[in-house]
Amino acid sequence: MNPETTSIPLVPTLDSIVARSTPDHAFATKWAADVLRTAMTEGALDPGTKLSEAALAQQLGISRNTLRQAFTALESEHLMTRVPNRGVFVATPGKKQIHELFTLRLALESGAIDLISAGEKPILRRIIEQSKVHRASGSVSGMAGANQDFHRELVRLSGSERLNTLMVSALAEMRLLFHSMVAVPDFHSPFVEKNEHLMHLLEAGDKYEAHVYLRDYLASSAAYFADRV
Amino acid sequence: MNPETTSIPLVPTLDSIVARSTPDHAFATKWAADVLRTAMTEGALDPGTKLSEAALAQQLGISRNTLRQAFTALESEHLMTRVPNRGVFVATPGKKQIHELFTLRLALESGAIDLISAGEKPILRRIIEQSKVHRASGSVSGMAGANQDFHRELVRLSGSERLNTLMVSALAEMRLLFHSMVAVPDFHSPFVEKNEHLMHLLEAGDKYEAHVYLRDYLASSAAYFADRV
Amino acid sequence: MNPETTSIPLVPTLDSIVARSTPDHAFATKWAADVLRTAMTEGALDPGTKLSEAALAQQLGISRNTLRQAFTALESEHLMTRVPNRGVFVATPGKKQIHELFTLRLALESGAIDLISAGEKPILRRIIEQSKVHRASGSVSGMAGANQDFHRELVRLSGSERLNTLMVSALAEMRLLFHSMVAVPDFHSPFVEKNEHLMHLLEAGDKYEAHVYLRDYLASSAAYFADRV
Amino acid sequence: MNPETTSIPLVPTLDSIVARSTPDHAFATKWAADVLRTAMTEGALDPGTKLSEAALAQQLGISRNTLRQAFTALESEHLMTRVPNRGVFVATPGKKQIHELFTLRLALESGAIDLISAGEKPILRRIIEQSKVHRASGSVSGMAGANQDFHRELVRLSGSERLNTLMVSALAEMRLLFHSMVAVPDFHSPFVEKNEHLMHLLEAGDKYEAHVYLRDYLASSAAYFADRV
DNA sequence: GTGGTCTAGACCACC
DNA sequence: GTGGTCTAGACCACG
Repeated sequence: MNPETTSIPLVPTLDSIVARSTPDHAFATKWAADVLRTAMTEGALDPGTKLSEAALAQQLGISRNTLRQAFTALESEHLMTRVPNRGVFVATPGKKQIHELFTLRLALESGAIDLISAGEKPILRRIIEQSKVHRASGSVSGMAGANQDFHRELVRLSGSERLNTLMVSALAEMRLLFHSMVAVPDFHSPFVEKNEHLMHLLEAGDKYEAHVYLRDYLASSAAYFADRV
Repeated sequence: MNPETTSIPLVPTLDSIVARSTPDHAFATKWAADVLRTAMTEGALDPGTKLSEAALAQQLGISRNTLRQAFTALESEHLMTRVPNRGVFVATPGKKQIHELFTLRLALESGAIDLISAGEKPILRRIIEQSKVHRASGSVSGMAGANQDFHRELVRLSGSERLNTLMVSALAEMRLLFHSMVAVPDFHSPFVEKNEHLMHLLEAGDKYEAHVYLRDYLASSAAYFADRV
Repeated sequence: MNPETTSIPLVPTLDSIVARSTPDHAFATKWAADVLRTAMTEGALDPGTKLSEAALAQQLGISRNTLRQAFTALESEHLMTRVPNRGVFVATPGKKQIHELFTLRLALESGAIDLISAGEKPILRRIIEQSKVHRASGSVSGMAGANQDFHRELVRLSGSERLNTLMVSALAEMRLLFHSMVAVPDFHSPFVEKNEHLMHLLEAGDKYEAHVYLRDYLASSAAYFADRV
Repeated sequence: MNPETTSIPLVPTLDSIVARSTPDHAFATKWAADVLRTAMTEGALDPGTKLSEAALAQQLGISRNTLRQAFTALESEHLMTRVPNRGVFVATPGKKQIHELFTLRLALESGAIDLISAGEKPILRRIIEQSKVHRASGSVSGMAGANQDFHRELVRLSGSERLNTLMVSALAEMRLLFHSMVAVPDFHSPFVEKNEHLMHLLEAGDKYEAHVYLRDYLASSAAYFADRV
């Protein structure tokens, strides 16, 4: 069965995600956070879902304390929302969170642009090519993935560990955003060209134009999401 | 007696910092992190100092586990360095960390500049005035504090919670940096003019110039620190 | 426009008091008690007002159980009156409550005088000065606040935690008293001199005279309130 | 068997105290507080003892929540000490607590003296007579009880409910103090004369002398306890 | 009843 | 021996 025959792939269950990972209790905290992060960004956990500590700890086969440490990590990534004495919930991105997220992305990506020297960027070129292949084959998830790859690599090219760390977290949040709304098949298509244009500006060393272009690009993207929340 | 020996007070001991806070075991983790953060930024703990878990836990009157959570928080703020199976050390900012820190600051402050509208900024003006008072009275710590205030408020003016949170953490790291090197009395003096110039660019709405000016400003500052490490 | 309409600001609403505090439900009981205490002492809740548990719990965004705990605290401070099976009411100080309150104040302040050593009391001097400024500017609330400050600090100077705790609570009740009757602009004026005289007796170490003076002072004050209830 | 044959009477057990009260669960909180207060002041619970919530709730046949409310009341009476996240302990009076307690007693009893009119005080006379009987029969606990009665009635004579309420609580704390140290058989003997002298001063309306005498009286008593802690 | 915090203690791995 | 991780269990606080 071709997974692409449906543009909205069937979401996996939390149990299946647990099953396909190795419950090696040596690093249970990191493992639990990974499982939950995957579950969230793959749509196995709907935004707003309440996560019961006791039940989930038992389901994952870890102690409540360990699970709470995982929650702490996920909360700092804005993937979960903690309401004191009420519980932990899968984040439901609102207009404010979207605005904050894109503000951070703009700062990070602009900061990266500042640091990137002119010249050919093979890795970006490869990702653009990849995008075009996915677009041709109609793979929405492929395009989405390539788009994320592009922006991740853009920041990684800056050589700054901190910017990169923050960007990786921001992109995980983006994935949550994708799953929190109805998928629109051609949403990612225009990004192929936008990314390509941005790449050209970068290679040409035209930082000012790249910055301005990125700002408008992200602003329109943010507006798109904000309108659908 | 050298006036600088009084304007730079003798560093407090860790015990004195513990004593002047209330060791109310209701929020021991946060309390311990605060105590250690204060100790570090006040110079009670020299960079590179190894912190023994067992000894420190007993000194603070908390359990090892709680202390470790405080370490985790401080490590994420780059105030401490964890070496697996070796221990936790007060961070010794090296050239790389300084570079990373200023890279992040540039991204955050530039991102903030993008969001700040033109027009008078009373809070920045007040801080600038404050700086001048401190400079006139020869208060090095006063100038340093006002400089931090200026950049903190600059980012706060953006209205972005995330940029602000990251900036607050970055400035705590800056304080560690100050204490990790010999104080140079007139180090902060030129910042008064630089900040004032930056403020004028902001108020005029000249974002591009502000960005360029900030970049050079931070670059020279980073170089200053990197040369003294 | 009557200057007193401005120097006595319009009483805030309960909602506005709720809004300006951070409803961080981590310590909802304490928070609710604080909000209600503030509302009462600022006049947002008139004496005698019945407080509906259900409605108030919803308005504050907390559960009824939590609200009841706050009521318990406020009742022990004599700021609220509980009538079994009838409900909770904002205390309506009567002659007896006024008499009891001033009896307690006399005991506490006399007890404090016993413990205070002779010698200059800078903090009291500062408060007296403050009173005079407020009197000159015609600020009734300023004078009232300074008067409270004077007596609070008088007890604090004793160094006894228990006397201090009881005094703080008694002064909160005093504020309720102020708001339960029509404001008389020049009510607080004579207190400036009385407090100053008391301070001089204290500084001179004349405890007996101070005690006698305080007794008459509080008796006349109590009579004033009792006559207007 | 004459209970007075031993100057240190056998302490009752908590269970026996529970048994002799009526477990009327209409006011379980108050009942539980009474049981615990009695247990503490009769020596059934040694100072420093940790009170386990779960175990004690079951032993008393009440819910943990109810028990916690009782703890709250007892803590406010300084009979128990709460260490956040550690538990509740029977208070272990230290020098500071003793000093605070006697400071409060002085304030309350002096405040009462201020309010008491001259003239014969039959109730005090009766208590003094009672003391003498106990002293003659060598009943230490009888003397102790009569001493407490004398001071309680002294404050009650003031007619102030608040002073009385605070005094009752202070005397309960005094009983805890008696049980926290080795009994000294003739400790209470001199109080018979002291109380009698104080009574005479009161009846003569000599408030100033009564106040001075009381102050020295309580100071020596406080010193006695403080030295034995 | 559930979440929030801390403590104690176990086990393993590295030095 | 010291750090790294997890578990168990207690108390704290809101619902």
